Formats: sequence, structure tokens, C-alpha cells
Amino acid sequence: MPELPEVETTRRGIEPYIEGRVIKALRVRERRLRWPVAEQLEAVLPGQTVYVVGRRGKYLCLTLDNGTLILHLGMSGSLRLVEADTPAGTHDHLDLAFEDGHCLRLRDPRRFGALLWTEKDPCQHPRLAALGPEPLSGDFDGDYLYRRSRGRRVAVKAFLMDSRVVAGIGNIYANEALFLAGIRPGIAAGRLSNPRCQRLAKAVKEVLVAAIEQGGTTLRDFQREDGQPGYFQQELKVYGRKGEPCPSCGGPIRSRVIAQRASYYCPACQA
DNA sequence: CAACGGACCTGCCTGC
DNA sequence: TGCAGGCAGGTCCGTT
Repeated sequence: MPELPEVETTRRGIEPYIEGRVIKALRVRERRLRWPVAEQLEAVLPGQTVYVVGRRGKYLCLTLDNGTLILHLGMSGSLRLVEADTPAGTHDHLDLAFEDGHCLRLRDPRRFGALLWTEKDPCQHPRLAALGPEPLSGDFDGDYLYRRSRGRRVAVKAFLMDSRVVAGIGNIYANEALFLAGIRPGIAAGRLSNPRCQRLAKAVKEVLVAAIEQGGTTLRDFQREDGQPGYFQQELKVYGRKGEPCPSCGGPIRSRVIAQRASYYCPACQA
């Protein structure tokens, strides 16, 4: 569900409600997420203030007094703001309750998400330390892509989705960026010319910015923290559109599996 | 080191 | 209607 635009949409949605607020309690209904939620957390968090609601790739980072809460939504996670007395549903695993009565609730049916805690520099946390640059930052550009891709034989789509190369690009936006750039998802990353790397970096930024502006993509059950859907699915050019006409040339969109993930492209527009 | 497959989970859709 | 099978937005880990 959540790639970078969905996580950023969530971040922007919760920020005004939790920044500067004091945590009253963490309620854990299901500890078994991707990694078990640390037992110490219920004791450690109360009384701490949320100073910064940040994001690194697909990770949300809440800066508190004594450390940082690191939250990942996995494949199916979503955050909602609810009143403290709202009854919890089946997959509502965690509540972060605040002294003002608001409550940040994590729902995650597949339990691939995670809640982690570090008292050190969060960038040094094992989950964050190896992440590549933020795709919307100046550190990510065509020259960087060109440099990193030399000698790489992996499919360019798998390369884009490698979080060590660039953070936050998942299956939807990898497909979309490659379509925008006119590049076939299956070609070896190392064979991209420099101009094509420039175009690809630009396409990645464009598609992410547009998706964030639309509040992310809603497929199946993704909802924003306020319960509204994201509208970017209407803008998807190729993802999930096997057999439909290419918005550029009208030919049928093709689908094939690359690196175990469904991939969509226009064989006429992408070379 | 690079690349691949399996693993972790549940829900939903399809087709028999 | 019921059920098996396949598939899903992520990413870690072990094996080649």
C-alpha cells in the first residue's frame, strides 16, 4: 500500500495533530508486527513530547525527548487519528494516545509494518543506515543514477526499487516513472545512457511530486489519516492497466513479472 | 558482491 | 454457495 507519497501524505496529515503534543500512553493490542514491538515502549513513551514528525524513505520518524519512534507501514498499514474512546477494529494493533485526547491508531492487516525505538541518532539505526538518498532531494539526480548504475546488470526497475539506491520507490511509482521516462523496466540498469538517467531521475521526481499533491494512491484499502482516499490512482498511466490502451500511443499496456513483481509498460513507448 | 527465491501475514478476487 | 489458488503497495535474510 504505502510508498513514499502515501507515507508523506500520512506525515502531513498527522503532523498538525501530534507535533508538540505529549504522549499519554502506548496501547499495544498485537505485539507481533514485522518485528515484535519492544516491551519497554509502554513504559518509556508516556510523558514524552513529539517534537518533529519526519520521514526517511517510507519510514516515519517521530522525534521525542529521549529518542525516536520509527514507524513503517509495510504493505497494508495505515494511520488514523481517532478520539481516545473509539472502539478498535480487528487489525488496529497500536494506539499512541495523547494527553489532549487524540489518538494515533495503526491498522495493519498483514502485520508487515513495524514500530521501532532508538535512543541514538536514528540515521544510524540498522533499518535507516543503508538507505539511499531521498528521491526528492538534490542528492538524487541523473548523474547520481548514472554513477550508481554502472556495471549493474539488474533490471532498471529492480534497481529503482532497491532502497540502497534510492529510498521510497515501490512497485507503483517505479512502473510509472519508467513509463514517463520512456524506459523499459526490464533492461539492465548499467546499459542506461547518461541522458536516459537524467530523464529517469526527472521522471521519478515528477511522479512522486504529482502523487503527493493528489494525496497518494488509493488501491484496495489505502486511506489517508483523515479517512479520505488519495486521488493519484486516476493518474496512473500503466500500473494495473494490463491490456488497456497506452495514454500516449493507444497500444495495449503489457504486463510481465520482473524481479518477482508485476511490471507494466507500453512496448511501443518504452525502449 | 550481485542476484534470486523464500519468508513473513491477511484479505480479496477469480474461477471451478 | 464454497473453496482453492493466486495475487497484493515491502523488505529482510539465506543461498547460490
